[in-house]
Amino acid sequence: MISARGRPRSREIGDRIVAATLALLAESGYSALTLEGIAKAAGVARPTIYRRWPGKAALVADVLADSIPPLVLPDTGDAVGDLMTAAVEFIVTMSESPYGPVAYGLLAEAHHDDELANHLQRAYVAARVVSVLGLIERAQHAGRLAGDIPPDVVRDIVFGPLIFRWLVAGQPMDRCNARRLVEIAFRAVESR
Amino acid sequence: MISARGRPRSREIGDRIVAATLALLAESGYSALTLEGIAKAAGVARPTIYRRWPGKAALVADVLADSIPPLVLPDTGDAVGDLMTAAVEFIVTMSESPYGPVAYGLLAEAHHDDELANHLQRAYVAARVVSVLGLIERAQHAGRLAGDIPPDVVRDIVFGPLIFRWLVAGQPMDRCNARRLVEIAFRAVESR
Amino acid sequence: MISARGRPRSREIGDRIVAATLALLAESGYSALTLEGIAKAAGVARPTIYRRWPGKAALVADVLADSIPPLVLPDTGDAVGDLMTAAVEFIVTMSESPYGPVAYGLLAEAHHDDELANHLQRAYVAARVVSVLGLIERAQHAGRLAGDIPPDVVRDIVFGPLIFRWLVAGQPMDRCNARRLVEIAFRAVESR
Amino acid sequence: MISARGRPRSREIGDRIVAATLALLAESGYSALTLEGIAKAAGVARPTIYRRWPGKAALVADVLADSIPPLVLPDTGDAVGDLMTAAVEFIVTMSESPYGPVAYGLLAEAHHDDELANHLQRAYVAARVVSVLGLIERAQHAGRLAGDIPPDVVRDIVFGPLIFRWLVAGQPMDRCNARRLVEIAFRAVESR
DNA sequence: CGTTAAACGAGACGGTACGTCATGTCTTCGA
DNA sequence: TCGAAGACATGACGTACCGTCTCGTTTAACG
Repeated sequence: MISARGRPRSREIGDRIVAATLALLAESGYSALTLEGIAKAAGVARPTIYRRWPGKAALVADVLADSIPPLVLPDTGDAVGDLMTAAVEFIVTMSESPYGPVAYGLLAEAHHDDELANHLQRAYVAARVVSVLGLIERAQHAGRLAGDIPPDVVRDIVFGPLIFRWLVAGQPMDRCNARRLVEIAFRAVESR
Repeated sequence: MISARGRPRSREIGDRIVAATLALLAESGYSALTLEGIAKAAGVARPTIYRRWPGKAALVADVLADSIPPLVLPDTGDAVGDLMTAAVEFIVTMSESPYGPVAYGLLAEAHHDDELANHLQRAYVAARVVSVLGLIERAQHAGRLAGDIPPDVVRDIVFGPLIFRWLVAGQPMDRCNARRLVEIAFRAVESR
Repeated sequence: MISARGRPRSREIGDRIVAATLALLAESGYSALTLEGIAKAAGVARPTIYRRWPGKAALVADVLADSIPPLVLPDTGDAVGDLMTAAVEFIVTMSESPYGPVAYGLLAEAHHDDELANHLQRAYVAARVVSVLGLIERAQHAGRLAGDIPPDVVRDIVFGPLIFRWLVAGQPMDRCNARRLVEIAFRAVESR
Repeated sequence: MISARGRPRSREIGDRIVAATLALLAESGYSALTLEGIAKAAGVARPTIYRRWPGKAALVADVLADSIPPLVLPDTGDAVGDLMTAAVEFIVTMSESPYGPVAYGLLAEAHHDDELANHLQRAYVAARVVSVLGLIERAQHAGRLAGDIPPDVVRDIVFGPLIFRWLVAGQPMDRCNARRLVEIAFRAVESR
């Protein structure tokens, strides 16, 4: 077993780094983010950050995973209602959070950076995707969703328009708009 | 009339810059892109680039606008079929092109950079969005799409899932997968 | 004979270049001087300057030669008095002119730049040195200066301390201080 | 006492910068000198130089102060002889060194650049001037020099002609010529 | 309770790129 | 042909971060 010799890492310092990263990220976005700036804002030496993360992308990936709230998956028994609520809450949270665009910027970068892609996949995407697929399957078993559509396609149909409207079309997503969009999207996957 | 005084800019040099930018972009993505590198690859001096574009973001925005093919909008008389074809061709082109992720990375950055946002809006988004809305309206008038759904919502329903599946879920979009997804999405907006 | 074909050079433009050079030289010195700045200040295009002078050093050498007043050599019959007056007037003029230090900076540079050295020698130094040597010889013939000291040594003895005090020691040279210094220096070369 | 925090500066690197500066200075003079070139020659990154000196002028001022030998002030008991020797050795050293003209170029520039003036004054001039004034005073007390001439004037009388002959008149100063010139200059300040 | 090994701050260092400026040459147009 | 205007390759400027590396100091856990 590995005995933890020497001075252990201070949890508080890690927290300060994360907090500073979030603050700067919200202020000016990913590409303007600097480890130098984070270090200064956190009152920490630069090598201390490198001791914990291999670089900017990994740091941000972790920070986002910690800070962007996971999908809230209610469980009222009404699987379809739960799914709609989850989708609406998801996009509202995203669009209110300063970190949403950052996450999507990273996803785009990830297409050119395998290491980053893995990091994101592991720390961020996985947790959110798996859980929603479970919910979708429950809704299908309850007979409320067309059973011949694979769960991941349902996911795309439900979440895709929301993301698109917010990220690409640049329209604000309040709870009301989001719900209307979700309701229309749902028509595609309802059993009939 | 304004007489063009002084030595005129060489068109060929501009072309070389654009070509080099595209090549490097495809190779290693936006964040690894360097004006220094572009200049070297184009056999051009760095100040020559700055004379034409104010910076990396603006250059890339222009280059993408020039290089990513605009929406192909067929006109066979079958407005719904045309819309589906346009959507499928769009996502296939995107996912085959090395520049797709770059464009979406920029869209995300634009949320923190108003200047970039304007550039992109003007040079890239506008042309693509307006034309597809016209097509959607024609389909609605033809009675094939539900008339009570605003055209921009139709756009989100049709394009959103494609983008999501490709960019977020990271799944390859061949013509066949794309068509299936579009067909399902269309159920949400068909008149019934 | 050379027939002057094409549009003749404008004398006025040359004058404007010289004037602008002098002004900028006085303001900020030689090393901060730019052809770009001169062109702008003179309302002239840069290539127009290059058509007349090969570069900054040559331009400045010419300008100084034109602008720093030549040695004033009075001729009252009293050769020794004339020499003293000439020396005093010389250093006072130098130290009051903004161009004095520039000239000495160039002299120093000339030790590493033969072309500049020739330019300066021809345009600036020669005229001043030769005339004073003549004056010294007259004083020697009049029996007022020791005859066994070569004229150029007399020149060094008389002018050297003035230059040194002003340039190296950085002391202001008003007419009164200068005269005192000259009088003492003269003791070295007077006949006794 | 101030504890030296952080990684200490490497003495060896500083030495390499100074050496490279000297070499390039001797080769091509001050105005052709480039921090870029120094960095390359020293095998050092450019920012490393800026960490130690604010710019080219300051670097060169320091380098000269370190490298141009200070006045050698012999002390044989014969104050006048010592002064003459010091003057001769000084100008011979200067005229043999490649850095002499550089120093005088800087002195001229300093008239337009207060910061440089201070640097030079502090690092270069001060040490040399003060010591020679002491020697002059001793010679005056020994009754060998006219007591009614301020020491700084004696300095100007003795050193001025040497500098002038070498820098302005451009004549080589071997030990023999220098001594002859000094002997004549001394006549001006000897007690009689 | 002292050892000891790692964490930590500070900051130097070789790099790389930035965005700007000036150079000297060139092309184009109008006078 | 001159002159203005300005493009262009070149190359240096001074600055900002990068990721790595010494340092001296602090802090626990272990022996």
